[in-house]
Amino acid sequence: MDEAMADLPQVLQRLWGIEAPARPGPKPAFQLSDIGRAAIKLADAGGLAAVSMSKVAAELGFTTMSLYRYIDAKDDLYVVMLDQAFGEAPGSPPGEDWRSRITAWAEAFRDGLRRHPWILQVPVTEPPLSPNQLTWMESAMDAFDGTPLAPNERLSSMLLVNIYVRGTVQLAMGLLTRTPEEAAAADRLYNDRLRMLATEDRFPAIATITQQPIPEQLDVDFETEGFRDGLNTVLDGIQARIERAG
Amino acid sequence: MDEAMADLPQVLQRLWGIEAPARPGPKPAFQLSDIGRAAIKLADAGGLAAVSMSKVAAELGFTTMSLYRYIDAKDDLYVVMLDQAFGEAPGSPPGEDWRSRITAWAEAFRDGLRRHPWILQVPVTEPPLSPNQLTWMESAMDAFDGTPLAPNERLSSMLLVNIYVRGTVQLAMGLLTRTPEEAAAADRLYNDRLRMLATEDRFPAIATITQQPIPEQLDVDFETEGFRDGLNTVLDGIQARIERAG
DNA sequence: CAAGACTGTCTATGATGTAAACAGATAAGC
DNA sequence: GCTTATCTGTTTACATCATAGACAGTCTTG
Repeated sequence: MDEAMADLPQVLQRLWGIEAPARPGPKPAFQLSDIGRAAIKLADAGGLAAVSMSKVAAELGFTTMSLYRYIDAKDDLYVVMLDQAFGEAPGSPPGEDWRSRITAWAEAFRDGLRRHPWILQVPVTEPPLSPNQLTWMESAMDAFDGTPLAPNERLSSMLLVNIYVRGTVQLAMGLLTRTPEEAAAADRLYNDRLRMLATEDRFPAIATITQQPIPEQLDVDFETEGFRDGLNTVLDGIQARIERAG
Repeated sequence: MDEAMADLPQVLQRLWGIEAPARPGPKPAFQLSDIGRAAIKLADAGGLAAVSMSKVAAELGFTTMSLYRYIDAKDDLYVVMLDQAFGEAPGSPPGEDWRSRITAWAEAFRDGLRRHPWILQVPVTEPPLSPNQLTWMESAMDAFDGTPLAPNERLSSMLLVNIYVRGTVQLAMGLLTRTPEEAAAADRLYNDRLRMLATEDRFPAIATITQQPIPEQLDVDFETEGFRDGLNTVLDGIQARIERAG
């Protein structure tokens, strides 16, 4: 296991607090968390595209290349950002049933995504291994305590919810941070264009939708009902799975 | 509606075959579809990162800047690629019930994503408006014909399935095109690392999983059972929604 | 036949991610 | 305490990228 430990990407080692024993040389001028904070600040303000090595370094008051003493490549920067942005997962209340527990988890996850919309722009290249991400994973698994689901069934159920939240938020935000007015305008424009292009002869089903007078048909209104509605649909499916297992 | 037509991004106008009446000047040396084909070839081979304006142009035997006579910006290239990669949606067999129809749709969608894994790397900035993408949308809506679902309920049900397929494939592929052996090795490595980091004291639920002897617990094995299993879970939820509506 | 519009090309610019070589700082070993 | 190895942040450099602007050739319309 020492070998596997050594093979761990440098960032993960640092995130897990694995320190090499004291060595000669100057002391580091800052820390991984400083890099994360600066990068998150940029991303919150201008999306993931606003995050570049040079801008993060400038934010810290150092040279671009100084970052490479802490991080091997830009992908590692994303790892740090993700871990820090999520923070530690909220523990699930032990008294409740699995449904309200996993609902609470999903909503906390959703809120995290809404606070940091750029998370959905981060290219996913590897499965989660950073400390805080694992706490989220653990917390979701805990939610299924007391159900007859086997461990891997719990895992795949969690993935289902995870996927649902990500997908929903992604669709509902139009992916880009926008003011409510901009979002509404974009919605109207999209509806107009759909109505123009999806003609009734070739796209009857789509045409039916665009002809509905309801303003936000196309938005999964995740703030309030829409999110819970869809989530409940997913949970209904999981419930069926639970009943089959019990 | 003419105004909305004129405001349409140039690419969409071309994709929909809206031609300006014949004008002076030399005839174009190639077509949008040529650009799409070249770009898709590059992306299939080396992922979305392998697609650059210059490489696409080189593939066609022209200069980088020539592409900008057909495309306003790189995002438009993605639009062309997506539309062309998906192709026209397969029509759903009219005899079947909604469940098998939407299942067929989901599997066709999944197969498309597997053929062109880079699709999941394309940043989603706008809702679908290109011709072929609308046929996929239409085809999914058709699958709910005969159910008591209202149009917007059909739409949100489709989004649920859409989200599920995207999410599943993304997780199962590790997002990067790999050979089966590489994927298995990556899986084992991940499991080892998880076991090392997610210690039983801090992460009991995760630890339980890693201790299971099953080789591919963490893979949603979407080739065969896993995909249909998860999909059925989602469809069970939609079924509950249908029964509530009927 | 003339004029104007459109073609692909050339050149140029500012970002970007990262490799390599460097001078100063510091702790371990004599 | 001094040397030496090693770490620090910096500087310089380079390849690649998306895209703007000016240009000369080509073709259709008047």
